[in-house]
Amino acid sequence: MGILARTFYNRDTVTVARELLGKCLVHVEQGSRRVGRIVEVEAYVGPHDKASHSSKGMTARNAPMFGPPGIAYVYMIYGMYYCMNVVTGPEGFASAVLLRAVEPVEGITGRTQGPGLLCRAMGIAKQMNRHDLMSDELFIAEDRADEFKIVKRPRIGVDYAGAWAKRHLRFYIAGNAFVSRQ
DNA sequence: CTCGGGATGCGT
DNA sequence: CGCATCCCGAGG
Repeated sequence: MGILARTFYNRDTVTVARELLGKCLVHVEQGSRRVGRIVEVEAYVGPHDKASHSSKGMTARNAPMFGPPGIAYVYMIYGMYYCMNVVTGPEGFASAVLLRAVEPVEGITGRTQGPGLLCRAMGIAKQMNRHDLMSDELFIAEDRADEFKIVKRPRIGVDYAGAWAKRHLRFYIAGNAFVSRQ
């Protein structure tokens, strides 16, 4: 499998988000491998994005977003779920792509639609925060290069973000059964 | 230190 | 719509 290089992530966040669709998220742990094909993402495009955790500057929680491209930003939400992002753009420019849903490919039990369920099913929790996606424990790789249409919609759960809540920064594979809230 | 709320998901 | 459940970030 071809692991995506850091140069892949060191680009415009929307471009990275769209190109992550159809790629495979891989988590290897104690010899077992879990693979999911990414079917739904959201772009959090920078500190000017009012829906982004980085919009109020660097804090203990969002510090990974300010780090180099190609690392994971994993945080706990509502006391019971984790959400995984991949950090994009140049180091210091706090932007990321939230992984919202994958289609099970290998070693996955449980549901994978929605960022919280995705992390649960893939075994991704706090231990993966700041983890480098150039590693062989957690990475994203090329899959088959099939054709699909990309749907653009407003992001989920960011109504507090004013005009930014209306921007079409959620992307998913049209018609895919594992997309959340379709 | 307290306190309010959240890039969720599930049941009613 | 309510709620589980907890960490974070703001404010005193």
